[in-house]
Amino acid sequence: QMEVECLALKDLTSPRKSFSVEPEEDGGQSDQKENVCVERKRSTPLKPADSTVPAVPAVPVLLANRKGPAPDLTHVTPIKQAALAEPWTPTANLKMLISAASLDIRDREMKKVLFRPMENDKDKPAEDKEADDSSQEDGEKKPSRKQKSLGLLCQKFLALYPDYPPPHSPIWISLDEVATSLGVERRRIYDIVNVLESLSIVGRIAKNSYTWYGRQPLAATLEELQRRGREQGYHLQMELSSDGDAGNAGSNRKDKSLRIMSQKFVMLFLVSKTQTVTLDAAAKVLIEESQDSSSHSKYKTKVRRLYDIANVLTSLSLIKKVHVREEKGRKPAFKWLGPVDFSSSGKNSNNQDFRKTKMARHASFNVAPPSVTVLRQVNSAPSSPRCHLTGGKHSPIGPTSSYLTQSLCISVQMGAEPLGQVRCSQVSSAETSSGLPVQQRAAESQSSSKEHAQPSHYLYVPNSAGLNSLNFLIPAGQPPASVALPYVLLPSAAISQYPLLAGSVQQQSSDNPSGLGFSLPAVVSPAHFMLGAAPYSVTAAPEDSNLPCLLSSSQTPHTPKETAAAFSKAFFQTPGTLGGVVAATAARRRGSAQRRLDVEREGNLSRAGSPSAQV
DNA sequence: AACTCCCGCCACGCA
DNA sequence: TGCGTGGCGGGAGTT
Repeated sequence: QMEVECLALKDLTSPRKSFSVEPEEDGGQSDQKENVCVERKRSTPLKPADSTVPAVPAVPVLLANRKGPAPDLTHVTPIKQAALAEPWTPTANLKMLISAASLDIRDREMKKVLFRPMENDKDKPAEDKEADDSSQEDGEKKPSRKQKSLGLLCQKFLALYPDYPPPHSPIWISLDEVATSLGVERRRIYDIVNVLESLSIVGRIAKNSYTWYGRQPLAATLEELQRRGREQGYHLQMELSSDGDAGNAGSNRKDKSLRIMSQKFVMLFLVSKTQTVTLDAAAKVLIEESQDSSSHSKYKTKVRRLYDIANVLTSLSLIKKVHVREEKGRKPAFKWLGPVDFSSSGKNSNNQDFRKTKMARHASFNVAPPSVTVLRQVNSAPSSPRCHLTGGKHSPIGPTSSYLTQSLCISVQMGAEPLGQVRCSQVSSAETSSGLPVQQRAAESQSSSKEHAQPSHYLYVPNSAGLNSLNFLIPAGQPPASVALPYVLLPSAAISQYPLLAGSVQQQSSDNPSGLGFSLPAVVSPAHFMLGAAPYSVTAAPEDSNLPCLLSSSQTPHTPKETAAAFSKAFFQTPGTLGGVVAATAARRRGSAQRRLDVEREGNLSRAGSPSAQV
């Protein structure tokens, strides 16, 4: 956050505008407070628990002692001791992994995950304290408006999918399921999806069906918006927001306005010299639309919408709230944090650049990343009504899907050589007992499926449900080690659809020159479950060691940091989403019949730019 | 009081 | 008709 703040200030030194921008107040002291909040949030179910909800494991406290010193296996006290037969096992590994990461980084990750920059401000230690305590048990207090904010919801949404999914294996999204897993009504999801669609982060396929593209198309989309913004003269009417629109904007359907608005809003940033847009100005410009008339009442509405959009953009770390100071006081405004200069290389090359930059971060990895392949679903708990987690085709989706106990068998391979297998199982506390059997069977089926291993890379485990904990267990000295990942909560929906989702390592910080790094604050960049980034190989376990050793890096000592960070980030977010998850399942089940994907029509989903389509 | 913006009613349009 | 969408604005929570 600090970085962002600085960035904002720095960038503003150049503009010759008469106003100044000041970041939302929330100095450094927020640090302390944030931590407090983190704890609170993590332990407070977002949604009031529903009696119909099968017991879902409480959010793990793996980070509980994240303030503590470095790697100390003794601290490794998994919350889910339950099914942990082996005393030295699972959590220990994870702990190690996590410990490997610098503490501060971890903290940051947490913050990023849970807070939006504009979210916290003046803090009141006292009250916070209070709230903190209460949350402990009576987690059913009042969600508090903030906790239900679109921004937070959006973060959770984003956490469900990887920023950079494998280019050619689109991720299918069911709004229905998303709504269910996030425990909100559909209506809210529309809001989010609409703006995401306006940026081509997702694309509509059919009713209830969307495709997740992630951030790949973002650069191109933004560039396009910038172009359009310029040719529409937005850069001119920008500051002196008042003048009517250039008449462009083929305002056709009155609907889709949120999408259109979102794009226009973004355009304003992209053509703005200061990259700062006041709420007021944006509203004015956006009102033009068709024909302004009852401009006043419209203004209010526009502003409301603008806030909605701003919230998701903030979640994407594309903008940040600030204030511009003017003679008459300060006005709320937003500052663009995303990329602005697309001039560099040719058109699409932007993505490439971005990718390259990303890759560069891992330059230290001298080895090609091993690939992890989900071989098959192994089993489901007895109590599970159904479990789909198969070799990959679209399994039935709908109201029946829920978070179930399931197990995955993953093969880890380096290049063509299999390094080992990983068993990944999800267990709800209530079903803990069945955990072992599941794993047992999982282990049995391993061998036969090795050859199926595909070259896919990472196993992506959406953690929307709040991965309770991830435990690695690699019996020391076991060559193609076997790793157990008990208790990983896997949203069946996501898995059933995309068993082999790729996840990239986390992008990080502001060192990204391209500006496409989106670091940020709120970036909840998803649950990237990177099993063994480059140097990590399951085989790394010292053959004589007796300690649970896992994914230790044998060549690049410092790398663990990054990966670990990714891990922590990936696994410790979206705490409160558990509450309603399963429960909500039944919520909206009507008309499941028509929920079939009619992917046919709507053939006009022309990827990037689809939303706006014609000028 | 000014900001924010959640909530959900209900219109729209397609199947 | 039913249902997925999503415009819209009342009014409540925050600052």
